[in-house]
Amino acid sequence: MTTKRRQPVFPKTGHDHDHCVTTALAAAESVCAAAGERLTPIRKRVLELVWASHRPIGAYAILDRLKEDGRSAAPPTVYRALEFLLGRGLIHRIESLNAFVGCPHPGESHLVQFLICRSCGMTAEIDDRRLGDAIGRSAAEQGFAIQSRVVELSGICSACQGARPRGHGAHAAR
Amino acid sequence: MTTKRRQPVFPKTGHDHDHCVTTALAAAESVCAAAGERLTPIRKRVLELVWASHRPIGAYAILDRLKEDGRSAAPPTVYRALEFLLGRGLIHRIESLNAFVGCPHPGESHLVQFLICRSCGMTAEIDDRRLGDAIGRSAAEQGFAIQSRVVELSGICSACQGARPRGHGAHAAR
DNA sequence: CACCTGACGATATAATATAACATTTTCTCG
DNA sequence: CGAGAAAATGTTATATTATATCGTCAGGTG
Repeated sequence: MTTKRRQPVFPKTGHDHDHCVTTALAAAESVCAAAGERLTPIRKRVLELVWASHRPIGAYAILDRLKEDGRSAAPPTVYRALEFLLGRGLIHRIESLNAFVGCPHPGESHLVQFLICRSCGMTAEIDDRRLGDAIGRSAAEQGFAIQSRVVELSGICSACQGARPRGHGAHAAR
Repeated sequence: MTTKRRQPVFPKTGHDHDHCVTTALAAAESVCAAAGERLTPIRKRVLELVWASHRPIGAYAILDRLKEDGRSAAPPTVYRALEFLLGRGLIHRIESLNAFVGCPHPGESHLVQFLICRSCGMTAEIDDRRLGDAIGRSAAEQGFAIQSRVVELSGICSACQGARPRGHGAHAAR
């Protein structure tokens, strides 16, 4: 279900990122409480690690951080937590990167689109109703019943276009 | 660059698939000839295997078929051929499946969208200009310069909705 | 407390993809 | 044609991503 249009969402370079994290964790607590699910310490920590930046992070990068915590951890530890968080709509998987990013507005529509900057690695989640509608119409013309969408646009964000255009490589933590 | 709208494209169940393959191989010869590139036996065979059906096929499934040919083959054999074919626009990679599918109209726009049926595994490539335009507008509003797109819609195709709605599992060859 | 369920630990392995270097084939040009 | 360069392929090893399986533990419920 497509909801209202959303505002531009590439986070500004100097923004208060602690606030993003705090907000995300609080929202997660509330989503889980409402659903009668447990946001266990591992799940919470994985969510926090995903939110460490606005760049998608790979499962094994998360695993490494967990190990640095001194915690016992193996791949299933991470994948189970990620699966839980995905299921609650607290994070998204970026298919074209095999990586994960925090969802800035859990509980709302997840028929969204991602903009992924190849220069700074930052990801923006947008929910453009016109785009959603166009997708819906296009599928409907084929009699196709959409169950899930992957819409990932890679390129260069506004800020990086402003900076001098020397490539300095993609930045996604993996 | 988005081109004109295209027609419905889920292949019909009884269609002459040999014709698809023949056409695809001929188109490939012509694309390569025009570009001064070599469609070597391995590349041609991999393309043929990708075109074995309209279902995405994984690299290791291709590898297994190559081995059945009696040919010496290792992962790089397949990945190199796939990379070549991707580069010439002869196949597409389906990110959400880690698999590959033949491109039915090489040489044209590759800013396309895929419909992937979870029931029969078939994939349709569509190029809907309104959708393309909506994507372009949405990105432009953010000042984002798109370099590549991934638009993959998973669901149930028209034919499978018509059939009795028992799930019989996804079908992509992997 | 006894039981049940969900979460986690631990080990192993599957599935996907690439690095590095040797060898062979093909192309180009004298 | 034949030498040298370039492209393609062979081969081995390894990196990266993801899941299966089974045993154990923690927390709720009757």
